[in-house]
Amino acid sequence: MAAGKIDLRSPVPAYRQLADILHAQIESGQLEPDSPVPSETTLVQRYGVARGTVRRAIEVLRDAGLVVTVQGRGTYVRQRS
Amino acid sequence: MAAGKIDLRSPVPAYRQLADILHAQIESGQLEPDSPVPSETTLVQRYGVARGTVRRAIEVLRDAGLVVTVQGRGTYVRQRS
DNA sequence: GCGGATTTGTACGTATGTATG
DNA sequence: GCATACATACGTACAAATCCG
Repeated sequence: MAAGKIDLRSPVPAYRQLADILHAQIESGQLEPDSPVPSETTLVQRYGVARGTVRRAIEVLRDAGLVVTVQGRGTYVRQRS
Repeated sequence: MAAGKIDLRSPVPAYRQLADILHAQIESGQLEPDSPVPSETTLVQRYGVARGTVRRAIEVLRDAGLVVTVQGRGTYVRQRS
C-alpha cells in the first residue's frame, strides 16, 4: 500500500494519493466515525504537500460522502450507514 | 440579474456568480447543446477573474451535469435529457 | 509522424475573509 | 479579543491531451 507516503512523480495525482490514504484510514477504523480528520495545516505538514492539494483530497472524500466539513470547526468522519 | 458582471465584494463567491451566469446562458439557449463553453483563458479575460475561479465555476456546472469536460479539447454543453 | 499552438489538469505559494471556540 | 480552521481568490509553473498544419 505504501500507506503514508506521497510520490509527486507518480502518474496518480498527489491529491488522489492523499485521498486514498485517508480513505484507507477511515475504512480501517484508524479514523473513527464522528472523530475529526486532522486539520488542513496538519496534513500539509505531515504529507509535505500544499494546502490546495490537501483540500482537493478532502473534497474527494466529501463528494464520496465519507466526511463532512464545517467552516471554522473541521472535517469529521461520517457515521456509517 | 446583472448578467455578465462579477462583483468581488459580493457575499456570493465569484465562482458562484460565474457559474450562475453560464448556467443562465445554457438555460436560455445562448450556449447550445454540444457546443463548446468558452475556453478557460477566454473566460478569464472576459470576466476578469483568475483561472482557478473559472475552473471552480465550471466544476459546479459539471457536478450539476450541465457540461462535460475533456482535457486538451474543452468543455461542452450536455445534451438535454 | 513531428512540431507548435491550444486547452484542460495538477501543484505550488500567498493573501485575505469568515466561522468557530 | 485571540487562536484555530476552513473558504475564497489571486498568480505562477509545468504536465498532459488534443488539434492542426
